[in-house]
Amino acid sequence: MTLRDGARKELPPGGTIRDLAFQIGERLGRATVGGRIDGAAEISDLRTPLLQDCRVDLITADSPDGLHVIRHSAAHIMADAILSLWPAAKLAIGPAIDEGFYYDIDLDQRLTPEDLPRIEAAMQKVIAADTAFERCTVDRSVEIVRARERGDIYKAELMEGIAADAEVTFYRHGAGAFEDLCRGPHVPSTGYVKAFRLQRLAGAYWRGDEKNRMLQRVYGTAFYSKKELEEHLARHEEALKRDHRKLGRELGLFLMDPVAPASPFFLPKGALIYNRLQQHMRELYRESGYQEVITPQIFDASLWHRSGHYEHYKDNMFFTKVDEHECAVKPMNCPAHTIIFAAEKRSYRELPLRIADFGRLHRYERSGVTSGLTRVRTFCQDDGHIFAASEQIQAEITALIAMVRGVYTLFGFNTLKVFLSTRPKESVGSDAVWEQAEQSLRDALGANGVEYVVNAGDGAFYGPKIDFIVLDALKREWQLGTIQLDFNLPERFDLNYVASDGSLRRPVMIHRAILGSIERFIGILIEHTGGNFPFWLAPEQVRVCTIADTHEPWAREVLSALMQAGVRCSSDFTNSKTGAKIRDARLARLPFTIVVGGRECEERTVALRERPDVDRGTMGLPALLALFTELERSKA
RNA sequence: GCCGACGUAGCUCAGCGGUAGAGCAGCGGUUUCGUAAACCGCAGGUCGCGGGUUCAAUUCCCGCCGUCGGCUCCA
Repeated sequence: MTLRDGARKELPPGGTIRDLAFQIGERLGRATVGGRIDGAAEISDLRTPLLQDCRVDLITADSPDGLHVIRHSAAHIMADAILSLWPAAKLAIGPAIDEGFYYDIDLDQRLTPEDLPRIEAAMQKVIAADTAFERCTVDRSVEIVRARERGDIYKAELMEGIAADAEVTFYRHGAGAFEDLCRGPHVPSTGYVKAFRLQRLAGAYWRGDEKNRMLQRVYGTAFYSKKELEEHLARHEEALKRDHRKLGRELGLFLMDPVAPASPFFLPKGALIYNRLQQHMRELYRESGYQEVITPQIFDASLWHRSGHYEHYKDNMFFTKVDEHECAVKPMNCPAHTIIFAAEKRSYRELPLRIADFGRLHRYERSGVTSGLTRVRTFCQDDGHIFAASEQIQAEITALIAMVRGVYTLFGFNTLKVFLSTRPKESVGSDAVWEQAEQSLRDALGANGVEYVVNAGDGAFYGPKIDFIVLDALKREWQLGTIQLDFNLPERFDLNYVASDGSLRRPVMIHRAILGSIERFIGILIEHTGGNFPFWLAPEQVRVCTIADTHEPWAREVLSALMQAGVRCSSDFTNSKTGAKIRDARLARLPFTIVVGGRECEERTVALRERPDVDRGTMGLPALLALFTELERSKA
């Protein structure tokens, strides 16, 4: 066998991964929960015999892969505990997931949050017993019959879905008291699960299909050690504190009202951020050769029939009647832009024609899926469409990738994941057109050295796309920008331009957005920054505070100088104590606070304090204004 | 849409069959103070909306609206 570090080991015939680990060392043997053979995606069980020369990566309990194994085992232990409390429960599936694990069960009795501690206690018993996880190969057809007889329809269905010639395995623990259909692997014994917590209950459809029965899902998480579990729970607490819905209310950025479900009202401070973001994008557009347009809100249904939205996107659209004509509120700007393109005879000299639009979009989202600013029914994208000749695609995509990177870096989103999504089941256009579109995106990504993952079948109905996902300060993933190729709309709207040889050619459309939706981006930014917006975005940049009433005249002079310089500033000349004023400014996430007292009045200076609590000392007005002007300019 | 939980003052929450309470915010005073909460007072609620049970409903039941957690990361 070859190990990860290149070392080679010999094993006696019939030797397993477990034997290999113990051969290397007693401690490693005890910490090992599985192995990866020849770099396979799947982790093999400890009991897997190593029949021929191969490369083995041992998976220890404290590694990311080991965590997955521990969580999977925790799911089995939870299922055992649930069955001991409610023997009538039927088990569906119970996998390990990124943040922990869950088990879907079918039980007539409704579980309540109060049941979670009971289940945890029952799990502790199973863990304390520290019995071995045993793997056994079973006869598929026999077990299907047995499962059917027990009324275990979910397991029966799962086994029926397994290829007839594949090995079917069960895992047992508790000296055979609990067994479950499972591919494994599992930790050697229940005692390996040292730190877990059950978190919440939820409904989940069998196989995620709403036509199926709704099961009860119990979510939990497990870690290698108590310390890691505590850290995870602390991170979760931090995420709750940064929840943009909570901060949005506390900081007076936006509000929601039942009169317009899933539709935010941006308050003055939120609107400031909103407009500042748009302004930034407009600056980039100026540099990148985009022209902004303003297009209608409501269109005759015929437009949507022609664009294909009526057929493919109707369920997400709002309809209305105008003079007995069926009309729809726009869910996207693209069809409007085709109208603009088609309104004139276009020359190849005009291409690539880049059109930007901050139009308001409305999409009907099902009541259960909306959330704060991140999933709303009305929003605005930093939307744009590029009409290009096919030979211009790669250069356009390249420019876009640079633009995307620049924007994300500005906001401190330093980790970028890129996905290429290909043709979905429900789609329009010919195979050849799709193939051509997907290939041009691959070429552009490759030419720019961008690493990406292919999401097969995840494209838009009109074309393949590149999606950009960033990691925020709490390491959570958010999808932001997208670049989508569209060979379909130009066809449907019969768009063309006159080429240099006088012939009529069909342009390609590139749909692109970098922030995605402004609403959603603000929500993400609130959570990313915890409400501490960079100076150039902060709705309130500076607050001037007096220590006593006598300091107000100079404070007013300072305030008016700031205002004239275009700094967004406010004042606190109330009779509160200085400590209270500082506290208020902190809670409001002010980037800077100015304190003016007797000394400053005499010297005609200000005492400057920077968030979170950096003393910037005292300075005169010219230095202060220079500092703010530079921060605003550099967007630092 | 579906499953579950929740909806009480602007916010955070208590009360849960006998008709509503606190803290913060607000307003009015007093205090003039040097970097995370001065003090006193006042005001503020169709207890989400509608129906039912009851002598009596914020409280129990039903419906609706809204919010929150979820609704394949497949044995």
